Amino acid sequence: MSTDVLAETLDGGQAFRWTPQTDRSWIGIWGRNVVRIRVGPAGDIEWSALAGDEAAVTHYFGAEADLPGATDALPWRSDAHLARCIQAFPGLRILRQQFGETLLCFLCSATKQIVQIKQMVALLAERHGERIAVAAADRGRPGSASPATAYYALPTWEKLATIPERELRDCLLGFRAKYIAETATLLARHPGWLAETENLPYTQAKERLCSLPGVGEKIADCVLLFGAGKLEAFPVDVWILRTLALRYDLHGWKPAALSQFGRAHFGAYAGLAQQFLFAWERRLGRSVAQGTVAAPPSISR
DNA sequence: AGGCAGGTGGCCA
DNA sequence: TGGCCACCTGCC
Repeated sequence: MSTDVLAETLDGGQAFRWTPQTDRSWIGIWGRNVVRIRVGPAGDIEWSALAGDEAAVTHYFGAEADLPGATDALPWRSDAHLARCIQAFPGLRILRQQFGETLLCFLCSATKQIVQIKQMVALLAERHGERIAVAAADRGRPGSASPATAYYALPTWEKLATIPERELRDCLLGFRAKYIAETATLLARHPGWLAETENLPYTQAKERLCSLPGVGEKIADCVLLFGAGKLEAFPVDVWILRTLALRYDLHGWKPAALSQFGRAHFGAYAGLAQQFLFAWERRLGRSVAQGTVAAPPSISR
């Protein structure tokens, strides 16, 4: 995997708790795991756990999912644009994050950019999450002048249910604070609800998620794709709306129709296809911003 | 410096 | 159903 693709995997909108380090490595937190990862000299992935173990790491990186097999099963042979996206990001992965944490992160995501979502989530963890014990040997290098960094887990839903909405707003959540507070209250009243939902088939799980305040189709699909390994979930956001309009000539299609198109056209691993398309469009967006390429035509709604 | 941002829910024809 | 708008507020 290239450093590019690693960055896109960790920081491309699936997860919001990875921070780039000065040495081109990344440090990420999920559950009570703290892990450093980078691309080695031979292009292999190197990781070390400051907290947590190998089982947690391999699970998180989707080792059980056979992503290469799923990628090959995508209809790239008959879809030139998809083929181009896959070729541009070889080895791009769908992470297998924790269900409850993914729900929390995507409840923060409504009409916010990745940087800001990361800020909200970081504040939630620092102010309301538990501090994670980190092995002493990994805490800063010997002779380093910088103090040891503290790492915090995200607050559990149980904990979130005890936090006043006002304090959630202080974590830059804005109107999302109400959704999170209400969802927390609801989950507190129904122990086991999350675990049951996670284990349901895609359609039923999505229906249940959509019953939570602040969770619509898009967020439900993100939670199922990134937090439950349901690769058929096909989140339709403004980027995908734009991509499908531009690259598949689907101007004026509404999200619900695009969602159907996605599943019909891309098949059982539509969510993986979505991630490739998304990565392509993001890279293009950055190039436009840098003036490397011309801006694409605007789309009609 | 001010518009905009990876949505959702509610209200209206 | 389909369209429109309020909801918060920190960043680029």
